[in-house]
Amino acid sequence: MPDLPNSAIADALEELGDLYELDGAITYRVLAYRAAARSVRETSVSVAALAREGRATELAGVGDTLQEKILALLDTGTIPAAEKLRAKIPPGLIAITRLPGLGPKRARLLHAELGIDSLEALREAALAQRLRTVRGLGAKFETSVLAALDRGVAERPAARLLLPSAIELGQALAEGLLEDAAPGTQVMLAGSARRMADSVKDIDLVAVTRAPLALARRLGRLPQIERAGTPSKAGTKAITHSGVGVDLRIAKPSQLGNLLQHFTGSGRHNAALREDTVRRGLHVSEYGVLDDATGSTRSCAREAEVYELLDLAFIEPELRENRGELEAARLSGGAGLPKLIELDDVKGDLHCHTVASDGRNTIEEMALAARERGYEYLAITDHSASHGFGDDVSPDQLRRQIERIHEAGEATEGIELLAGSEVNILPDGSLDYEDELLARLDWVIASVHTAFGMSEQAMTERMIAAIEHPFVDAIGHPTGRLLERREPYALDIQAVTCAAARTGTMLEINANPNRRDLSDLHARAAAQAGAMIVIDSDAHGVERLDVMRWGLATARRAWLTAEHVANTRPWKQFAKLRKRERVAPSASVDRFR
DNA sequence: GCCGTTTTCGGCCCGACTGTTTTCAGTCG
Repeated sequence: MPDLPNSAIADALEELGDLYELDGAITYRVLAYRAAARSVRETSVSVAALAREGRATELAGVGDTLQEKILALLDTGTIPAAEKLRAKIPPGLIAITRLPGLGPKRARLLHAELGIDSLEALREAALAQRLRTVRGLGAKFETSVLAALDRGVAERPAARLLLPSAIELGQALAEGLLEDAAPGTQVMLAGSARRMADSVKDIDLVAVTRAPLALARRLGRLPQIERAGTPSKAGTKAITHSGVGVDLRIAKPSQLGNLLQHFTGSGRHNAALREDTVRRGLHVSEYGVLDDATGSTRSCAREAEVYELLDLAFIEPELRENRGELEAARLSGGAGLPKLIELDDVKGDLHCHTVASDGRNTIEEMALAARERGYEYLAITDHSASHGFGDDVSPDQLRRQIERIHEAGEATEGIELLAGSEVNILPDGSLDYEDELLARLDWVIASVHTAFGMSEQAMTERMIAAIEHPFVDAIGHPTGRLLERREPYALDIQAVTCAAARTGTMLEINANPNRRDLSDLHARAAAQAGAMIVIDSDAHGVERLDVMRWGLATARRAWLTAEHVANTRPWKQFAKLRKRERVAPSASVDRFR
């Protein structure tokens, strides 16, 4: 029987943390379980395998106790401590703590005083106005509980906004705030949108202005806003018509750097930053840095000053996730921090579609658009022979397409056009063109577009078979996820990454903002394992070449430098990196078997 | 429960907001 995946171990630790919290354990024990759960979830190697070797303690936040509990989970399918707590705490209480304003203490209180053990019981008690009989709770609490239950917030997670929509909304709000604002007013996007996360829960704005109250009032009057809280000089909160929370915070100019740093987060980055600096007698808040030695607080107008003051190298927002950036920034001169890749580093795009399959533009139009964006090369990679929806390209059509691409390439100055294909990886791991035809192509990117429901083992074997194919240069959108819509297919990403590194097959960061696949964590692990990364737009029209920026965002969140990414190389260097160039053609078929 | 320029014990980030209270607990980010 296969070992539990990291996600299942993390779920078990999180549940145990929730149970301990409802049982009244001290906060730090609960936090320890949650920190360990995150560590397990974000690890790219198998935690089950680590635990069996007694090495789970190598993970941040996992000590001897949790090492033992993970082993028990693997051996018996459960953790004894969790069994004991489950017998004591009704499962409905965990669901109750998902409601806003209802944490573990109030859930415990409601259970002890009113016997409430489920969302249904909570609703009945609220309707009967029994909640207000509990000391510390009142009529407003009853109303807000019923409203939350009616919105169904306990059953389904709140909708998240994908990054492009979040940035667009944030910019629109900022522009709206700046109209008629006092001279010198600035509004900046902070929060997870500034960190370029895949998706965001709400929009965080930081502003400086001579007229703070007027600015806070103005937010409530913007056309996007449905309702806003009480405005104050410190800012206000609001909800858009589409239900997105907006948080506006206004700083004094002398404290802008502190507030921007605080409000950019992540919460975990900030918590770890403060824990670290408090040992040196410094206390960081959104207002400044309090020094125990002098008893005075120093504020920072610029964000970079905050890190300087703490003897840390500047940490780019994309890295502020408490994934090792503080340790790296502590080294002298920030020697441990990468020089992150930038959009200008990208010299070519290796994945796009034309009217030959499901694209909207011709080869020539795509080529000119790529040249306008400063690229030196572009691979035309239409779908392959077995692709559905009437977008398939038969072998004969591909032969003609190769000629057309080469003709267009010769006719177009200033850009190298590669005759490529996005070839389907069939369920058995084979490709849907013959080797003879694949050999004629300049570039082959292989992707899974069918049979997503396979077991992890079968899908991994399927993927590795494609990676070992001598004519496959890269794997497209390797996990198949669609953000907020479709989970990745089951895949042993560590095995895939190792195979890619071993064979010189590139792994794609698909820049489509609905995909961003590889994810930041997977891309970081892949690069660490020595696999080469390629960032592609997967554009289906000329304007979609611009989605490259979202792929860059993922690459930066993955700590990647230009060196890690193949298509930052000029054409002559990139050409030599293709697997077909690295391997003698005559020997290639058996090269990786 | 974790962890070490406080190293096997005794700490463990910081402040705002809300609703309920007359000084604060609980929740949230």
